[in-house]
Amino acid sequence: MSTISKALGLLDLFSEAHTRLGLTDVQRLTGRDKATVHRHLVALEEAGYLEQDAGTRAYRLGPAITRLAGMRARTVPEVEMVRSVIDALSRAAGELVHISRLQGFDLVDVYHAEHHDHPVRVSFDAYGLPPLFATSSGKAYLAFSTSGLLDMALADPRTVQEGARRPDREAIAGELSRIAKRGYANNRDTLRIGVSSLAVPVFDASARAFATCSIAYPTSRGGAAREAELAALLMSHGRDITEAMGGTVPPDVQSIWTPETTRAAS
Amino acid sequence: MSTISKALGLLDLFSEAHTRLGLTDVQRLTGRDKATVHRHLVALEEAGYLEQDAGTRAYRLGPAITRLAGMRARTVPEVEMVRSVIDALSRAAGELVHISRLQGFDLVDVYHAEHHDHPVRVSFDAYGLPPLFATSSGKAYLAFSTSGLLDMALADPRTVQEGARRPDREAIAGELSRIAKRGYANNRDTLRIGVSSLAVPVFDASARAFATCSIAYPTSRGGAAREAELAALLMSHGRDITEAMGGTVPPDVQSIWTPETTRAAS
DNA sequence: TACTGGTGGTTCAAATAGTGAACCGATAGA
DNA sequence: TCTATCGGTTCACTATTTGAACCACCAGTA
Repeated sequence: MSTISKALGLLDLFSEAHTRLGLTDVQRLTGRDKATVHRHLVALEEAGYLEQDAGTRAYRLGPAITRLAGMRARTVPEVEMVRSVIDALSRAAGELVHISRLQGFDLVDVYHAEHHDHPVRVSFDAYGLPPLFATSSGKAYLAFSTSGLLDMALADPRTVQEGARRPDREAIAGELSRIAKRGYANNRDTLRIGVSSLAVPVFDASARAFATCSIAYPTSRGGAAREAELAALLMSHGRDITEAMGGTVPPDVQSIWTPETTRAAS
Repeated sequence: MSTISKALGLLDLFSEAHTRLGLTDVQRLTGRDKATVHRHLVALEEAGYLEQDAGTRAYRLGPAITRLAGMRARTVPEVEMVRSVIDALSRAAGELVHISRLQGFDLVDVYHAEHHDHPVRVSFDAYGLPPLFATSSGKAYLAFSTSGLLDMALADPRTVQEGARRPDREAIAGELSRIAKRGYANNRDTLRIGVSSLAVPVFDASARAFATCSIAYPTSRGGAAREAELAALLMSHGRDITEAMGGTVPPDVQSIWTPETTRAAS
């Protein structure tokens, strides 16, 4: 393992739980020698990636990180920011993955990626946009937003005129609350026969949902086990996606998405 | 020089001018061996600090930076974020430096630092808050905001009642536009006899002024040369301060603040 | 088609830079 | 005062990093 990787690994030790770490803390967490750790910490501090509290001598994340993040935000188009993580998810799932963003009352595609694992693939094309509560993405979005949004979507003129039968507000609200508890939304043949999908919300810097990430797959490939597998994949990538777009996952959602068996490398 | 520093130094090569760098670009910019550079780039990429475009094979800043920046924002209180850079400025200037933030129509102190270089120091205490256009901080703020704010400050009831004579709007507006061109605001004995000050605005993520940074010093120590020196110091730290608070300096201001003699290490 | 100059990336002996056991000094309780 | 921490430093040893040379690939071009 290169010294660079070792040093950069130290930055990952900092979390909401460990906002400040002393030399010995880091030494214990990594199991490396104190002298080594110290030299790494000093190098990181000199470059501004850490800063040391003058009083307690504990280290915390430094200003250079903020500086670079601004540079990246200015420099790398949003679409490219999510690309790598979406590509990884698509590769892991072997299915079509896409990121959509709310514009007005429609979720529009920002980026999508597909991986050629299976002969039969779901083809994604921008057919007339369905109402929010009819897609897994839309439901994921609504379930993690204020309930006022659902009413606004229901009141949307296109929704009202389109279908002959009125959507049942109570039924939808019930489903949304189940989705919020479970951590992801699903759809099974409701929009297109033979197509199922799963979705999770993406949060912005204020921890509010502003986009969604979804996996679409042929229903023929989707037993209950497969759905569980894909949902787990989606949720485990949820945080990465949100953070790649500069957002932050609200703690309650985070705890749903993160399996209990999560622990810092001892 | 540690390998860690060398590797981290590569990240600083990325800028608005160089958003993507290929292996040979980096090799040329650093003058180091290609093999070395390559290993560093790979290490940074593995840790997510860089990512490689699949097509062009060029490197750009990676998602880990955004992730860490979010962590820092959540983890380190705002006051601590600016501390290090303000302390550095105060040390370099040898004078009292403070950061203020607009609350209503008042600029209130967020953090200040003083360095004990001179026997006579300006003592800062929260005397009754003066109107915006009477302080260097306030003028710096107004000069880089929309002109509507000046009118609102002039209309503020406390301003109107307080002084016997009305402030001259035209004169103030003229001074503000000079400040905007010059890059910093100053004050000389106008608020307190014997106290001069200089100030620059601090910008938020949307490149709008939301705070100010000022240096206060005894007029007795402030010849024209001294003022020029302190102003240069203030402007050269302006970007750091803004970026430490997660903001971004608008390009026009940046070009005023940055001396012509700025160039990437050849 | 073969040549040229430009990429990004790899190899391996040589040497430099990283490592860690032991040590230091300061601080805080017992 | 003694002990247990803490952060930080030293220096012999060795493992990691280094760089000249080398490959493979691509685009233009003669």
